Amino acid sequence: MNASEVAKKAEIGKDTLRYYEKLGLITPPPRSLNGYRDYPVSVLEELRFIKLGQSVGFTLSEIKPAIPFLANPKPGCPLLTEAISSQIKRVDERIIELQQSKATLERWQSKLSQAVPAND
Amino acid sequence: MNASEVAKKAEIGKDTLRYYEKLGLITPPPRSLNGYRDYPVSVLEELRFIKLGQSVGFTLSEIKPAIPFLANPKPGCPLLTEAISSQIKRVDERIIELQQSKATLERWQSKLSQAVPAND
DNA sequence: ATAAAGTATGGAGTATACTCCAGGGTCAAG
DNA sequence: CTTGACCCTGGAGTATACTCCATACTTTAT
Repeated sequence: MNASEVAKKAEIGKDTLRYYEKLGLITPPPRSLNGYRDYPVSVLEELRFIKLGQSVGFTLSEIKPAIPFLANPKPGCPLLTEAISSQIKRVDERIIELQQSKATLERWQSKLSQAVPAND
Repeated sequence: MNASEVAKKAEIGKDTLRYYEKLGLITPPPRSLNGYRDYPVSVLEELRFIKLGQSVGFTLSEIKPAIPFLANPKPGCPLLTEAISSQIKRVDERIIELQQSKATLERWQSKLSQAVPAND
């Protein structure tokens, strides 16, 4: 796959792809004879993982160390397993946080609907 | 209240306080004779609102327009009511997104635990 | 009266995550 | 064999949200 295909499939910009490569977030794809990047399908999984991490609030630097394990998934590899369970834990915490935020918003809402009508 | 008190109570930096004021996120506090800012208690509510918005994923520019209504809450003010319900809606969407992320992570996890043991 | 601590200002600097650009090579179609 | 579309590179630029700095005035304690 070339850059535009990957970019299209992963729904990210081509520049972002290069940016991620520069940061070491995706495994550098082999090059064709002409020097063009020739991405393996697995890059899509890496990109999904990155997007997932971001959606959960991880920064790119936090996501980075988990990527190599993704490329080489051996069961019993405790590091990736651990990375994923800690990510799940984080998602759970975030969900609770958001539920609390929602409750706060709802309190705000009901406070508003009960506010004494201003007589001006 | 002076800057450090507010900063301490709201758990933000003094610079951030000034930054928010510059952005028009908080109502500019009156000044004492010496020129020092003298914050009303209501600034804490504004700051809570800002933090809440941020925790839900709003940018400061998105939070900004809702602030004035907060300072002057009249029931039936449709704009704030609307702002808050749209915020609640957004929180709900975010929660669903995160639940999906969690499901993805769990799929990943089980895929890993089922991976064929590499014989190397 | 003087020093330390607090506040003020405008503006510069930092970190994150892109996003765009100039200049140049490559490739497929007509 | 030229034109247009795509790829390459390094580096600059943008947006967001702070965070720090130098300079200077005010207040408080000794």
